Amino acid sequence: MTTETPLELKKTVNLPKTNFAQKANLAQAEPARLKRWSELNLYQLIRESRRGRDKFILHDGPPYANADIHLGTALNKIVKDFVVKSRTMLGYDAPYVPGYDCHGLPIELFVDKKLGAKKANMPPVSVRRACREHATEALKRQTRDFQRLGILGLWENPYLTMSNQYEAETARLFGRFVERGYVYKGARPVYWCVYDQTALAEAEVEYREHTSPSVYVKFPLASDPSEIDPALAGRKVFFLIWTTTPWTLPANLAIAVNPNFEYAAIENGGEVYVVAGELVETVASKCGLDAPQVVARFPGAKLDRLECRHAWLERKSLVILGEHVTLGGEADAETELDVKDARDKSATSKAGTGCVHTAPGHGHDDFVIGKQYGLDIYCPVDHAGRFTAEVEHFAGERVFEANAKIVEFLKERGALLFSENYNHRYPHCWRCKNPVIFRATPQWFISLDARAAEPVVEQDEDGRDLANFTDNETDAPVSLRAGALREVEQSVEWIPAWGEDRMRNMLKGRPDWCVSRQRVWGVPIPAFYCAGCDEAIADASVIKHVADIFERETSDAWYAREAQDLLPAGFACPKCGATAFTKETDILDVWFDSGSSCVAVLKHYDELQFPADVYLEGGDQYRGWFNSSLMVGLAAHDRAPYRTVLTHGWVVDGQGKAMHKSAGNSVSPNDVIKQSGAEIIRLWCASSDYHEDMRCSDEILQRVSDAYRKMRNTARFALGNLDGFDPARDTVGTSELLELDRWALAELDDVIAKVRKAYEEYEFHSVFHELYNFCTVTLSARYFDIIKDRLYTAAPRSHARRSAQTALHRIADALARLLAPVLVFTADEIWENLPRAEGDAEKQFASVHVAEFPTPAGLRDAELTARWDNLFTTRDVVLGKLEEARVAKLIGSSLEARVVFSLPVDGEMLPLLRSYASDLRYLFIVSQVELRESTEPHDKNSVLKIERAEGEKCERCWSYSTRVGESARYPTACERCVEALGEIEREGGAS
RNA sequence: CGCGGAGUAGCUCAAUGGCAGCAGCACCCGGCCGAUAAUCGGGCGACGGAGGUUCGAUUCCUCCCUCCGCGACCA
Repeated sequence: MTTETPLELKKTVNLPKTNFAQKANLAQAEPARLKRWSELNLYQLIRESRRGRDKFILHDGPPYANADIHLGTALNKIVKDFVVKSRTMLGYDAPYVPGYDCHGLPIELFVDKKLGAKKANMPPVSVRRACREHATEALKRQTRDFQRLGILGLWENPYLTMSNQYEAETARLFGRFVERGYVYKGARPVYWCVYDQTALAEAEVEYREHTSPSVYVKFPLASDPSEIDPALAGRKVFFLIWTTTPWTLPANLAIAVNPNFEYAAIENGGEVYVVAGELVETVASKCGLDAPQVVARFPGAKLDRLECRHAWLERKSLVILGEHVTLGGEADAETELDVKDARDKSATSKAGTGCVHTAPGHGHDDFVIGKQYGLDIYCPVDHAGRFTAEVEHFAGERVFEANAKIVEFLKERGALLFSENYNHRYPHCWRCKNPVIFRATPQWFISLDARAAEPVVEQDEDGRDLANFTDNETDAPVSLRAGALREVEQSVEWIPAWGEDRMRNMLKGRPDWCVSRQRVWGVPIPAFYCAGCDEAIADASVIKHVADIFERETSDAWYAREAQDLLPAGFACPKCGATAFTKETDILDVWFDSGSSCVAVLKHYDELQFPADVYLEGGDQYRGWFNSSLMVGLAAHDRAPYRTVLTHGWVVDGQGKAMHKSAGNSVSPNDVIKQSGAEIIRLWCASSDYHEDMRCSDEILQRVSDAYRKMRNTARFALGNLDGFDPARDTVGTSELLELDRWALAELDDVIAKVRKAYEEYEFHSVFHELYNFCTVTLSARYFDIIKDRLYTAAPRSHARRSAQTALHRIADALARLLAPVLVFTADEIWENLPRAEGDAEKQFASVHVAEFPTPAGLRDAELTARWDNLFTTRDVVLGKLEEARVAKLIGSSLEARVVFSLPVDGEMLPLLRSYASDLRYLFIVSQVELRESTEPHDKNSVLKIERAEGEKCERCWSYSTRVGESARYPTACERCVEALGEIEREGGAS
């Protein structure tokens, strides 16, 4: 039907139209969408849609429920969300149960501060209640923030390490370690305040200036000196040690030397002293040796297990090897006490001898090496800082006051070579400000080298026969260390791969796990002491009984109930038969808590399973959660609790420096959310390679926002041009598509394949760059720019336009899905604005997050791609020439141009261009293209010329044509538009 | 100091034993004014430093420098 009057040309142009706003307004739009999701119960909707699919379990490492979230926490959770969402869209059933780490020192300290002096008079139950409240409040705030970031999960039922069920399981797992014979009671040095008479955490220690006596002490060699060097045969040889804590000398059990250093024996006044070769001069001048003569040199390694006599006691002091021994001197390992000082490495004068006084009961390094050499963890100092009765000459003395007396004593005995006052930074109690000591106290340990009792014979979920979890040679059960190494090397995949080295190194060197803490906010160690014989009782069946009580009442029961109310009825001491007991007062290391999650969570939530597919945390967790979880997994099920361990880097500032609130270089996620939206943080997480440190700064966030805008507008263009497109009615069959549209869909196939692969391999930055590049280069700058003319000016229902729309629809649909794990809000918004056919199966998906990733449509065509690559290269050349013409003021818009090629007849280009002759003007976005045969020798400058287009500018499509004016009805339109207008008139108007 | 990691343009990423990318963004210049607080084009620009292996290294090796994490009853 032809309309009466000619159409108004402007109104016949199909301009984009969509509800998908150009301005995202994320700060407002995101909360609104979150509300919709929550009304939809989106997380459950996804769960239901995946019922029966293969499971994929990412087990959440619990963040500490103390402070508000920072950018690092946000990164951690967002990357996890990438994993869960992408796995879901790959078709898996991927539940996400978030958790919180609720026990531990920071909360207790926070509560301490809040309670102040009141705390001293409060029963532990009350303190614990305050801690519980604090944790609850903090985790609520964190939950709110995590949800705001668009992270979907079981937020209404997260796991809490302080829940009754969890605490009970933690206790049971401790029982499991006991049952398998890994648990023992031993001693270990901790910071100890002799005034407050309490153990201190490192966090409760502050370093202040302090003056200590610095002493050089002789330890006579008891072994045959000729074992070291023949030159020493028959001489009086001494090892010379240095310390700033003379009071630890009575506890000396060894002298450590570095196996890699060279040592020297120097003679002075008839005596021979062994010191590090490099320190000969220093020591000689310090101690005022007149004529020191080096009589022998030998490697430290040669001194291993020689025996000295204690400087004054009738006791051996073993010479041992330790890499911790330094030449720096200041701290040396005489005790761990002033190790901070050593790290400062400022201009402190050198002190020390390279022979390190070692008292395993009074120093951390000393303890570690002492364990290695099987030394006693000897600590003849009581809780008030007094020497015990067994210490000759000084029994009952307070150690700090004893210092001077010991120096005097050493001098009298001739064991002292030199002494002076020494200023250094020394740890002090933060509460009473007095200097603290390192003191061995009774602790509970989990042995890494004890062989497990009761090897478990069962099959795990992977069908691995766990009876094999033994030493292959001897068929004996292996130790935790050996088992851990085996899992690390053989059954866990580490991403990045160096994680394996790191874990292995860590496991090889680590000492037994001290799991006891002298605190109240945690899971109590369910052990008892016999009132009759003082026997420590850690018994698996008793622990089970206690755990059941925890299950009902939380572990507060430990403090609320008396020992007999916690023990099974009629329990008697297995050793002496007594029936009265006291309770252990220590609690478990919080790492034991969180490590327990692989059982307490994976086995207790129906939707989860042990082992998890993936653990994903920051690199700090190799020593932390990865490690403690591995121990628990081994104790409970003889295998690692994870199949794959992913690590992310640390968040650093724009210069690559660590972020600190105090340095003022930190970026607060909540600020970014307020300003730009959570989506920008998410996109930032995807824009960088999270395996390494992630830089974040205002500039970087600005770049990310720019990228967001670009992708958003790309999607918006597609959606805008799909106005009136009904996929069911209007989709053009693949074989009917215009070649350019087919090319675009082939490119899309390529992107889909690459992005899917990147998601599968957890390479989220590749996802981002792939999609971003696709949006900017392939779509925005090329495809969209070219088809714009067709979309706008072809008749709305024309095949040419439908062909483009078919491609656009697929592209927008794929973009929404592929972006969904990253841009959770925007992808959903695209999804919402995508035209859907009635009865379209996808329509049931209330959100893109229920959908799956697209799969390539099989349109990749190497020949077609090669041809178009060629055409696009030509296009780039033309574009360059057009710019030249523009600079020369020949043209403004490219439509004012006519492109003239002069190409050799025998070349490849001419036939190619000829076969696309009618498409070239659209490809180059010019009005006319002329192809001439050139007989001249190849001349670069004459191949391509830009001229002014011929004819008049068409009012409708803005192209130039000599045929404008031919139509009486539309005198300002070109022939192409006249045809389109006729079509429009026949169809009766727009779309 | 030990263990582990990283260092490609202002920013975020690539690739490669042979002149580092169709890089994108930023920046500069210009076009368009029918993706318009959008979009298109052009320009600009880099292998931390020093050795070594090699015909040739950004890529392999060694050392150095810088930065990050762990080495804490903090996470």
